[in-house]
Amino acid sequence: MDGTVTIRDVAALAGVSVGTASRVLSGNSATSPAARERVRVAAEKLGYRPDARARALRSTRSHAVGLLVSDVRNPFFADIAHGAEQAALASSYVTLLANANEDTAQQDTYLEAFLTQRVDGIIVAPQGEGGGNLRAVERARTPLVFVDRTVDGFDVPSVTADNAQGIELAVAHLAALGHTRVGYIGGPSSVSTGRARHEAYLAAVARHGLDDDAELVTVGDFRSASGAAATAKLLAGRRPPTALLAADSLMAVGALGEVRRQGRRIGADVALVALDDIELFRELDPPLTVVAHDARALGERAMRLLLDVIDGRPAASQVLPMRLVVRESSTGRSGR
Amino acid sequence: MDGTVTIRDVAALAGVSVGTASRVLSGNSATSPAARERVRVAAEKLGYRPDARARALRSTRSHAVGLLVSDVRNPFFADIAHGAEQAALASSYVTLLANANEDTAQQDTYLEAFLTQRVDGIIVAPQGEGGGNLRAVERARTPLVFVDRTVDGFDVPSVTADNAQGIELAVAHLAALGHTRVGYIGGPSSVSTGRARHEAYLAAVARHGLDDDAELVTVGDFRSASGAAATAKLLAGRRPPTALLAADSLMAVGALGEVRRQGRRIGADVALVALDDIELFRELDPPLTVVAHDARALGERAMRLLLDVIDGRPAASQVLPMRLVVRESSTGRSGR
DNA sequence: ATAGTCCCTGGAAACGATTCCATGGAATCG
DNA sequence: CGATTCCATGGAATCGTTTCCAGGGACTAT
Repeated sequence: MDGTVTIRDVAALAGVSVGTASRVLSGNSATSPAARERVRVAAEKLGYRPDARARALRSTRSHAVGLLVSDVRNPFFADIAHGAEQAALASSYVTLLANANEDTAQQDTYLEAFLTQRVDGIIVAPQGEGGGNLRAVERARTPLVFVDRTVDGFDVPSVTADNAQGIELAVAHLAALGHTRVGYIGGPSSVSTGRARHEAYLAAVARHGLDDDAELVTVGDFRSASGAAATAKLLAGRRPPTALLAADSLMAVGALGEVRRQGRRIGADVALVALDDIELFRELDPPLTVVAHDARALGERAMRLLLDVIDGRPAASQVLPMRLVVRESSTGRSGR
Repeated sequence: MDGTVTIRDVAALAGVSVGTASRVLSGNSATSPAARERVRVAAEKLGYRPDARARALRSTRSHAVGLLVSDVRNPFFADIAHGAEQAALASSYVTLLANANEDTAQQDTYLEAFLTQRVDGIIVAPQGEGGGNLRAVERARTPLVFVDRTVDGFDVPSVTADNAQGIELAVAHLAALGHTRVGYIGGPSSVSTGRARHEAYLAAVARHGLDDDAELVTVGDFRSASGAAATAKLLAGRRPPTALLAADSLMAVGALGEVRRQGRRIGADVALVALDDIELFRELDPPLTVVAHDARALGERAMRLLLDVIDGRPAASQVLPMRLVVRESSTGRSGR
């Protein structure tokens, strides 16, 4: 009743030794039905809850994994977290979720925390060049999996989206609609998806014979304010784009606002396509055309991959396809 | 270099006893400058990282707190988590974030995990009637704080928003604009904010002499689909409302979509006010009028309150004011 | 010179579980 | 009936750290 009931108390009440109590409670070793029953009753009666730290200390398995996302407030990562969490739960692992807040220092802080907590494995959507504690994780031989993003120079299994294919879908779609000047709102080059999408944009523009004007390329930081700034810059050019492609949902949100503030209309005056789908995009006026990830699947797969690594099973990186969801922000039928 | 370097290894390399090494590394006890230096160098060289579990086991302080939110995918809770996390970090506590997913069973699962992990304290945005593991937390005397929501029958400090005031602001605003039929899209009665807002709505309607037609009240579950369904029901009534008040942002999103699907226009044809502000609402066309929380402050305060409880300082519940942010979804100037 | 302080240190106990090892008794077999 | 096997059990070691306790050496004060 006191909150600090140990296995010793349970054993005493049940009239058995600590060893026997432990065997009953962990459930794997041979015990007599009588002892089993008495221990169970005693544990129930005392409200016994094993101390996970003591257990982990002895048995070198904590049944806890760390998940470090770049920004919890980004619905995309929230969905990844959700998917991962559910998958972990299904294998009775606990997920410790942490938020790097798109900040390398905070990423290091939480990786450090995961290491000292001796989690059984770590999933991270990394940023930066892979210095700092990412190396420490590697040295500590803690099972590691990347999700959504990768870092060069790490031999770590990952689950990512097919960024090249996604961008190609978006550009092809816009090209088919007759656009030749597609403004690109890119992510930071310190993040792998930022780089991959930028390259893919250049390749797709070349492939479809669109204008490859350097003025059409801007760089943001995966947050909405930077999307607004980039959009303002693009629209202020001498020959402004007729379509915008945002490399991430939050920057798309910023673009949305900026276009509206300039008195132009999405869909009718300027087309907009975003990478990442979030629920809200469907409900906008006009609804947003997107190239969608299945964020939840990304999280699920990453977690299953991590559990494979932890249990010593073979683990291969996966690349998930993206798919184009055409709505009215690109076709101009604004429904009004 | 092996990942499993213990304090014993550090002590050996430094040529001191384990006790001395521990004293140096925890930094509080008296040690000689020479020993201090040698131990530090040795620890650095070996990449020593103390085992948090062993440390916590001995010193009955884990420096970890649990934060259980109802739904990470809801930006409101993501912001709470962010605020709480930053506050914890400032006091060098690690936050273990978990997601109840608006599900009582999962809430119990994670409370159980927190208890077995022996966290120093728990913040929860609770749901349900307070059975299950909420009682277990109480029995274990683990410091507990409620955020955003409360549960009757628990003597637990909390940080909540002033729901009554918020709803009153919204209703007064709509009444001043001449609306007499305000449709209410409420939350579940199993959640304290759902109940509080419903009551406040009824009181405000009475106070301002608006129609108190029972047909104007619907109940959702704080997710967007339920907001859409509620809106459909409201708009199909014999005398449909001219304004909608959604008790939460996700349900407002659903309402938004449903209104658009019915070919009506937010702002011009039907006013919409939402509780909770999310970044995106500002960028919509038209921008949404909201009654805003400061979610981040809610999280920060809750965490500081929890740390107070943990350290035995007096802790009093706090109620934070909400504020009305008028945008175009209620005034009808849709900017087009 | 001797007693009393004060610092620093090493060694060992403790935290709460799991797991190894030895043992006693029952059951089986020749 | 004696020897062997087997099962359940108790007791002790162990995980990696902190913390208590006692003691040794240096220093001051008388």
